[in-house]
Amino acid sequence: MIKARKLAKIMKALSNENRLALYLEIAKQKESNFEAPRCNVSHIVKMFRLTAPTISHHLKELVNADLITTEKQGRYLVARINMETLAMVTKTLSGIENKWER
Amino acid sequence: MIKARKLAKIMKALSNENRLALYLEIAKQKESNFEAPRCNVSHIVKMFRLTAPTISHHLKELVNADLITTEKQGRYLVARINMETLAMVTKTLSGIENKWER
DNA sequence: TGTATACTTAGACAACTGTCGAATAATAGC
DNA sequence: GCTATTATTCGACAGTTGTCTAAGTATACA
Repeated sequence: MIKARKLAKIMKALSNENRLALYLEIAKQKESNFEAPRCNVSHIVKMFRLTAPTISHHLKELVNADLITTEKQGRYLVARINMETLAMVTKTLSGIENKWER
Repeated sequence: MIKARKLAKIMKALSNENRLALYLEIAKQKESNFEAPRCNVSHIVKMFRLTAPTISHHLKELVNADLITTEKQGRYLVARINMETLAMVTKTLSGIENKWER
């Protein structure tokens, strides 16, 4: 079972609208490109009305909450969803839900 | 499908450790008392090392994000989990997850 | 080796948040 | 109606956050 502190940290990382959109965008990239599920920062900068430093900051927070992993590939930074963390969160929330469904 | 703005608001409401614990506690009360799933503030005040105004403030934020509903019963305030919101969140997150499982 | 591209770090700052104490309101029971 | 209990509102304040600009680092390649 995931600890409340850890879960709060994850929630906080997703609590900012832009940062959440960033996360969802990374998830979407993963979806649209099965062979190489990736998303580089410069691509994202163009999509969002935010400067590169801000994106960089947000990505760091997502990494810090274990929501994504990043990897430097040449000049580019590639971001991926961390499925483990996502699974932990859904499992915890579904847990609450299921107690009352049946 | 839930909007990013709405989801971010929900996440923000759960991003504070104490407020998340509050939410989980309300969910637990629901669990431990099937007949009358409720949780009053004074009970919570005793559990958490927070003052009544702070609890009151946190509850309002949870209500504001549609995560719980509250109802005045005599002198007491009774809080309940809003299952609809919880379901929307889990559904959204599971959606991301499932795209990659299969 | 120089330059363009991609990202990060540092510093600043307004806005927001979590928390409190004090005061207020609402309710129940004597 | 008084008093005790329960919860809310208000105002304050330190700490945190989101964002920026300016400057720096790293990589690829001509």
